Amino acid sequence: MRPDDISEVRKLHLFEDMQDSNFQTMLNAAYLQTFPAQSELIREGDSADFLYVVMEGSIELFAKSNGRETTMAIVRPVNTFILAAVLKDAVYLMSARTVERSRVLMIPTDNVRTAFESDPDFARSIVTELAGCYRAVIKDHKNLKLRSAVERLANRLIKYHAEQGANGVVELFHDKRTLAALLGMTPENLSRAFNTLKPYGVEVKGNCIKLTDLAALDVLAKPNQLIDDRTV
Amino acid sequence: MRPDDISEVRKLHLFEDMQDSNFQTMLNAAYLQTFPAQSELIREGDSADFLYVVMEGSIELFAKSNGRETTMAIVRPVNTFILAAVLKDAVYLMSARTVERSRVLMIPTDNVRTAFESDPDFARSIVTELAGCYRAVIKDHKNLKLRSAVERLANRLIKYHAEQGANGVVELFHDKRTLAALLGMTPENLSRAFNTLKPYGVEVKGNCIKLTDLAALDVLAKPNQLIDDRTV
DNA sequence: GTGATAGATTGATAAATATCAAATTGGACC
DNA sequence: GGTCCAATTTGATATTTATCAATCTATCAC
Repeated sequence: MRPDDISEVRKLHLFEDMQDSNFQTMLNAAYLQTFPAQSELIREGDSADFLYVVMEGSIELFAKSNGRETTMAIVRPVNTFILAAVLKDAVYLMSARTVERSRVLMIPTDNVRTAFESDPDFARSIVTELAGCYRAVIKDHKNLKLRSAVERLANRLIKYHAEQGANGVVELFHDKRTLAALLGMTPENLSRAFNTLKPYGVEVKGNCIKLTDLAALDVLAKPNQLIDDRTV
Repeated sequence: MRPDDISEVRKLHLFEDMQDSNFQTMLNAAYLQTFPAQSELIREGDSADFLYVVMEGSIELFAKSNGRETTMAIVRPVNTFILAAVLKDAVYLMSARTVERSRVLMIPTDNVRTAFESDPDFARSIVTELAGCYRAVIKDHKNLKLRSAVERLANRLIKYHAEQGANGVVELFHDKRTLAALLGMTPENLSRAFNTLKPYGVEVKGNCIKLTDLAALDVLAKPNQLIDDRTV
């Protein structure tokens, strides 16, 4: 495991206040694995064996029921996923697969729990992290319940735009079928939604989307900090 | 505050392992208030001043955006709500109003945070509680994304039935408009969904719903533990 | 360069859901 | 019992979204 990787993991809010020795112990027990695209890492319903940290690439969290499937989140570096199942010693509620070739750090559940029990600063960071995860899902849920498909796409583009430097261009980091599933619509309707946004200055070229009239897009999207602001 | 109330609060997983002195200190700082029906307790976007515990009655957590409103949860006794905002010292993402006349214990945010910082057992319980809240919202989100309105109603009836003793009758503890909003549909469509469930043994008489063919209802609903089981 | 293939787009249609309006029902109050 | 009013149901219609199918496009392997 490269020093770069270690310092990247250490910088995560979850781990930054952890005692050095505990952090080291935990890292010693961890595995760094590379997975090719479309590899399934975890399956919903299975027991949680590891806490996962995406170091490179991206991971799709998805769920299935009764023949249907939906995307719940895309996790990008450097971030953890399925912390709650680890801490509750419960089953996964979502499956996870690599979107692209990815490097993933896998920390055994027992080590996470041991550190949690013995390191108050880590415990505090866990609480903050969990509260943040909870609030993020609440916001996703509000987004889905309070907005139409087109509105959800518009707000997602504005969000990606801001995250990518706000220079008029958005690069999608996963395919459109996954974006559709994430936004709660079919791929066909995603395509149609993009067309609906054309008069609002949205030009689509493959995975590259140019936003040429941000003011108009904003009026249609009506961003709401209590839904769209990842820092709230 | 009645001894009954105190022991009810103490029995909550969140508080049961807390040091006695910390629990007492926190209760000494708390207010027990009675609110009439349709009182707004908190407003989304405001700073979190209290952690709330429903002692009697019920509370609707709801959200608004761009002229639309939706119900996110109904909280019944004895349960807390908006723990994450308290712990993150953040704004509320949802508003809350009483469904009926309710008694609510309000614990100042500072006291909760102080106890969290000084009582490791409390901190541990907080982590478990937050993880549980997170997982509950994930399940709600899956429910909304993976099921049609009729399916959501069917599963909700089965869930209420099990919770209410599984004796063939379900009593709704809030009006149907709220149930509709909770399940992500209009009141009109809720009414229609009930009619759709009639051939599956669902007889509606006001707030009282008789389930006369559980096997048929189950086949239509296709419950999934990873969505519907509150203990998972 | 060619062929194959998966993803995306487009078109047509069906189904699910919302909106609007009117009618009915049940509960509270006098 | 009568009246009022809010909640619910029912009906009609519109809108949104999904499904199915065909076509197009971009990428990859040879």
